[in-house]
Amino acid sequence: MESNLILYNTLSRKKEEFKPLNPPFVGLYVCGPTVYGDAHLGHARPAITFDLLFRYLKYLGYKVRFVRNITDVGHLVNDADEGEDKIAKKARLEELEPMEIVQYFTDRYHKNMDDLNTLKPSIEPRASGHIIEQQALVEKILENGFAYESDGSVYFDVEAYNKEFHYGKLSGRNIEDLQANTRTLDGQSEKRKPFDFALWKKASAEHIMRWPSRWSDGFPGWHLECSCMSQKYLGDRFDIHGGGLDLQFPHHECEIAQSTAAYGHDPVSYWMHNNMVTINGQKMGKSLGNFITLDQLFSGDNDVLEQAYSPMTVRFFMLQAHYRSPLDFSNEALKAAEKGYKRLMNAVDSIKKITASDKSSVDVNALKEKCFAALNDDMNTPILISHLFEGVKIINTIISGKESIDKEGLEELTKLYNDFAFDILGLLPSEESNSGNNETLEKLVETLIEIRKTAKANKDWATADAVRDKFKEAGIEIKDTAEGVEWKLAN
RNA sequence: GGUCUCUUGGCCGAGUGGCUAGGCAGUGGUCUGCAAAACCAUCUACGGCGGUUCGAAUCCGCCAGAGACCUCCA
Repeated sequence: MESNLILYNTLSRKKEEFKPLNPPFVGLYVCGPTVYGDAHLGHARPAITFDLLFRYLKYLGYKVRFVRNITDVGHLVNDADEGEDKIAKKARLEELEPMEIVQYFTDRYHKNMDDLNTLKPSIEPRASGHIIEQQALVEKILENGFAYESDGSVYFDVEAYNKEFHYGKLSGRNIEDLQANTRTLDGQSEKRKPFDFALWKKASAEHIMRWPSRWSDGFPGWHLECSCMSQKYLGDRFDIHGGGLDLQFPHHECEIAQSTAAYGHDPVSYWMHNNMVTINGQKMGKSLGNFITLDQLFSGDNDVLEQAYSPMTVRFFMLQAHYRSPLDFSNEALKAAEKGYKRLMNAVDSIKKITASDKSSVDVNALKEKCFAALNDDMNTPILISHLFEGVKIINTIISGKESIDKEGLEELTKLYNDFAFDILGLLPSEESNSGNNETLEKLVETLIEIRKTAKANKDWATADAVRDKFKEAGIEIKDTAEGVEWKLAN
């Protein structure tokens, strides 16, 4: 497993060589969605980032267990809603069972993820299915003296914890900073300190998502499920924990505290955070109401969208930026990505057309090395893609006859694009294809192309161009190349 | 207010103390009956002001602007 993979660890704020605890096994946990609404462009970022990581680790030969949770218990909403459970609120508004909401949006989330060609996690646990485990974790933290009960709720005692460990190590904070800057929230009076957070919360009368416990009828705290389910499926020490940058504090900080309070040591070796997607320079977010859902993006059904963008365009767009950089949405940027993606896919497709020569004038191996180097450097996909475009130029030059490639090189080239573009970056071949998914259409087009050929032979350019123009109107593109006529469905 | 990050050419987006990132768009060619595709060439850069250095867009300081977190959030 000599991969030389370097990953940026939020915990150390440095790039570090990746060394799994128990090679060849790798435990990967990523914070999944709260299923109370449709996934938006922002949700695609972690999904694609950690799908890439999952794919690359597997490519390198690791046996990866990838756990991504579904949050279906809900968390507190903002002050206007008086601390009501998000999912419960939505349920009441629509007069549905909470679990109907959860099912509906979970299904839609899965559909979006499939469209983006992300691999399914090994395990996708639900918070609601782990209430007992979460209660047990609360007990353990209580036993260890890092929590206290207050009027049916249980709170994490940050001050007590901070005497033995460092609360704030992940996000670079200290308890003094927090002291001054914590806002007044519902239930504050029950807490000893404003920065204490709930492990178990007593449900108010109107709160419909609730479970019995020895403290109260209530629901688990907002950070507990991840500590609990990561431990259950990956152990109390595991390799990588991922999520959005906005979860770094307080969510991941609390997770570390809870796990450490329960098991006495740090749970995670490498913390990874993807940056945000912005729109007009501002974070795309539910609460800001400036988000574009993935369904809208794929259908073009949103006022800010000038057109629809395919899932692969979106995926390519995201991969063209480094995962730790903010990425700004704009129609211009998406359109540029769409064209770039097509250019890449056209070239990959045309590798098939290359015939091998006796000797090679191109160095595929050097290109491959550069691709690995880029990926190993904290998954630098923009650099990787720039190398793939270098290869595009090579491919096209070979086809035009200015360069040549031998049999071995051609095999290597084919494998290179298969591995990097499809297996690792998770791109799909362009949907455009003339490989007959409709035999009737294919016959029809071929017939008309034959007629056009005759017209061309007779130098009847008007007829030839008319056929091509009409085809274009119908969404079929014709190209006259040295090898003959090519056609494909444009979409 | 506290903590942190960022500021690159028309747009997006990498990167490094001295050597062309890449994509999209533009311009000029080649090829083609024309078109498309492709190839070749080419134009726009490193927020401002100081400092360190033989040399800084890259390191340091100040200023300006933007953003993230501090509250559910990917």
